[in-house]
Amino acid sequence: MRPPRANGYRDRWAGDLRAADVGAEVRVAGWVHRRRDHGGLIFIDLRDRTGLVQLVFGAGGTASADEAHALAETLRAEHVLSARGAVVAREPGNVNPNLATGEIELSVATAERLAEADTPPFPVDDEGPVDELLRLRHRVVDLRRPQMARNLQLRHVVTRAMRDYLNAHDFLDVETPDLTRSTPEGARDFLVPSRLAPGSFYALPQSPQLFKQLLMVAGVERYYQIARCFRDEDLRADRQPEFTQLDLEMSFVDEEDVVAVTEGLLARVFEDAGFACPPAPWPRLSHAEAMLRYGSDKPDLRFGLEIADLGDAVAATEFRVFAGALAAGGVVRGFNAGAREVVRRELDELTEHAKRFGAKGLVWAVAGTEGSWERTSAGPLGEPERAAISRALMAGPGDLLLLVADAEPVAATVAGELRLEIARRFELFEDRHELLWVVDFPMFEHDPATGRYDAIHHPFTAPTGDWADPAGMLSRGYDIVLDGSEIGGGSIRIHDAEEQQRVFDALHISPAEAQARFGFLLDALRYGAPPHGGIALGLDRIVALLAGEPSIRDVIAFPKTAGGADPLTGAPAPVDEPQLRELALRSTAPPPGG
RNA sequence: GGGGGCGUAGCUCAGUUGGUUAGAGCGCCGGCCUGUCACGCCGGAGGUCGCGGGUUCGAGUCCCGUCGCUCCCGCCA
Repeated sequence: MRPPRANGYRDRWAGDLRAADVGAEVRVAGWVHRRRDHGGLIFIDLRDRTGLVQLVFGAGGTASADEAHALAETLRAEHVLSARGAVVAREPGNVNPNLATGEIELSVATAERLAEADTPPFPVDDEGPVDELLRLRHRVVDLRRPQMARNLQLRHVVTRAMRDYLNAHDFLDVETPDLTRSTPEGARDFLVPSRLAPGSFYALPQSPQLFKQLLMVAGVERYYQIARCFRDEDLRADRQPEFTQLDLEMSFVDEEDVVAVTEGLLARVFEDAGFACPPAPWPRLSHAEAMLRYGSDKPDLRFGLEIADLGDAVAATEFRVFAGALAAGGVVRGFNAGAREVVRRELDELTEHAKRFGAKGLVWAVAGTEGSWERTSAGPLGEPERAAISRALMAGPGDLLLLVADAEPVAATVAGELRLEIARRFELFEDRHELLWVVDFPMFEHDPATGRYDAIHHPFTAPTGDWADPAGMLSRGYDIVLDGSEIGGGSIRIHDAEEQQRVFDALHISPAEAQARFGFLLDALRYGAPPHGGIALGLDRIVALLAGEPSIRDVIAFPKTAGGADPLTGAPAPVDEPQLRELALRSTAPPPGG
């Protein structure tokens, strides 16, 4: 329990008062949560950060109590109040079992109103939905709601656990600049015009990637930072233009060291936050296996429905949907969705869902006995293939089978998205958290359009494999996935200037360009760079998942809307002409409304 | 950039085939009430149906446009 926090207006937290405090004279301070006026007797639920306590204002006692009662008659929701009185035990019949402080109440002797308040624009409770724009516009009221207060406190517990763990493991907290040069993470940069160098711009960091590598060369050995990162891309429920990462980097380490620290760190986070954490080591899935079995590089393991490749089962088919895909170098994938009662409309909806992710269609079947099919959208498919598919998917009578034929990446993704959709529709998620690593990412992605290779991770990730076959090389990167969300990723970095140049070459980054953009890193690598690697964990996502919130906006005190705006401050907003002139800028945006 | 959903009282919502004065619950205001805890009872106020245009005798309802919020795709680890 928290120690008392005495100050000018209170000496105890409201939510901490208990039967053991009966007889004590205490002062509490907070907001009027609810008022129940019985005439000569007025109850006020007083709320502070810790919870509620019932204040009782009775008339007909002492003069000061009468004065307090008169004040209570004028109190309204969200007025700010300091009250002094005796903690008294409630009569057994008056105990409120729904309140942590329900066995006691405060018999108010004196009270002082510290502030009045307008009627709140929405109720300060967790009942019912409230329009999010309204909540953001009145965020101070919104953050008083128990759920939001809990979320902020949970976020604090998480960051505290992270710091505690890393501090105890010899990490140094080092700050890196926010006004910097573009970091090569692939996203669009936020730019800040320079007044002192007209026409030049700082970029806000997409991550502290380059700086933490410099810190390794600088001999910091173990670094961490709870770092704000900026990416100018469209928003999502789990994406904000500015977000927070726990960023860490270690020297003289390989993958196992980073994995071990991360597992210890997250286990500590789960423990401190009061959640059951699956025991480490957590499963490791190769990227290829994740894409095959789950159709995703961030698989959700809280349910089954594993995907299987059905190429062998249908290799000899003349059914043109499958034969065509195979002939074109594609694949046939599918999974057993289990015995589901589905009507035609639902199958149509699933087909639409598949098309959203690039499928041309969806083949479905309801299995019968002994490899036969009761119903299917694949009429022409022969009995031997049906039986082979049923066998491969271990289909029993009544099982719904969903099959996709397409180019490999499309088929994998579509099958993965269908797998998730089935889990959502039939609520198959088990009530536990699942953590896993995805490893062995391809180092390069071949773009058929340009004939070029692109980096899957940033270009400082160390590769493994044979340079004679770049497409077959793997990266020494690793992603960590919690309940189907990517909550972090990292890698062992290149610490050799020559190898770094080979990667730049493969990516068609010329030595001149490399020198211009990352010359300071290349230079650093020549001054004795230790082997190093690290990871960055998405704090907002971790807290949102633990809090059970569907959007990271609910675990950020002052987030942006999906349009990138802050309804509280009105940002972003136009600036004065003189301000632009000072920065040597001129807007080419059409005037508002034009 | 594209697709879907939403926008009616302070809040959450209902509003039939286009038809009289747009409703409910909560909240708010006033009154009564000494054991409530989502207190209760009585009374009352409160509306640019997001905005603009169109169709119509008549639009919350139909059409077009626009703005905002939201989810998703693209994009982004």
